[in-house]
Amino acid sequence: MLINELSKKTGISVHTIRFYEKSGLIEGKQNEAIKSNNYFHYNEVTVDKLAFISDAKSVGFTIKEIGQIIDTWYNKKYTKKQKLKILDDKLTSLEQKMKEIKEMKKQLLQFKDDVVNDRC
Amino acid sequence: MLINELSKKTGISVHTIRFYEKSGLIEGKQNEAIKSNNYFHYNEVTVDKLAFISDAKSVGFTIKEIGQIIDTWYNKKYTKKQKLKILDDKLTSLEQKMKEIKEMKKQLLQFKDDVVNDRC
DNA sequence: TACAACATTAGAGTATAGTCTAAGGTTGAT
DNA sequence: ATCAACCTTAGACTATACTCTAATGTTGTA
Repeated sequence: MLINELSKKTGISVHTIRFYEKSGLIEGKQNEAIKSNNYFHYNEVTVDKLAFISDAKSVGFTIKEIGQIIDTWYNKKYTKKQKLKILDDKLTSLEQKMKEIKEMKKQLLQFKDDVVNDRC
Repeated sequence: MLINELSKKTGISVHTIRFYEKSGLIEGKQNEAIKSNNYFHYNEVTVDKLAFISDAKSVGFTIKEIGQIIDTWYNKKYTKKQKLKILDDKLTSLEQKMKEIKEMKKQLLQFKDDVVNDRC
């Protein structure tokens, strides 16, 4: 599919998809047989990657980190050991985030309690 | 205390503290009695606020959101009802973040499993 | 009194993550 | 052939959150 269709399918703007492509997160490929244009074609793998990118962004991973995770999956440049290390690091950081969120939740509930009981 | 001491106490750089002050998150006050300088003085409330800011940043709240929460606590500009609304909104967004993190954790564990079993 | 170590403001510079515009070329339906 | 709706690249612009520099003034100790 071309970029417009990819955009509609994923809900991510054409501009942002291009930005992700420049950032190395995804890649389309040009059809060598067609010489009249240089349109890029994207496949279902790209759709999956973009869905993952959206999810990963919402938990606070940076483009760089997301690129690393995607490479863990789709790229041959890492050894098995390196891949597991990257994934374990990310899992650890998720645990950390979770802890912080729970702490913040406690604090906000305390704030609420203070508001309800006119202590502020 | 002056800004340097505040910085040492909180581990936040003087520059960043000034940035937070310009952003309206904290405020020092000048001593009217001393006319020879215009140094700003900070109290323990500011120390608490800065600790909160650090925590809130690490769960992904923006400066704007953090300002809102701080105002809920220290500012008279909101009614009780408005304060509770703000806090409930933030609590809801924390629940959302929590859900997303759990989902991402599942995905990364799946990735790991795929790596371990040579499926990628 | 010299001077290091503080303080101030204004504004410039950086990194991240988009978001948009311009200028041009291609495709497909009428 | 025309025209809307696509496609491309290059680069400018924006928002957020810092981070740093410059210029200048103050404080406190030797």
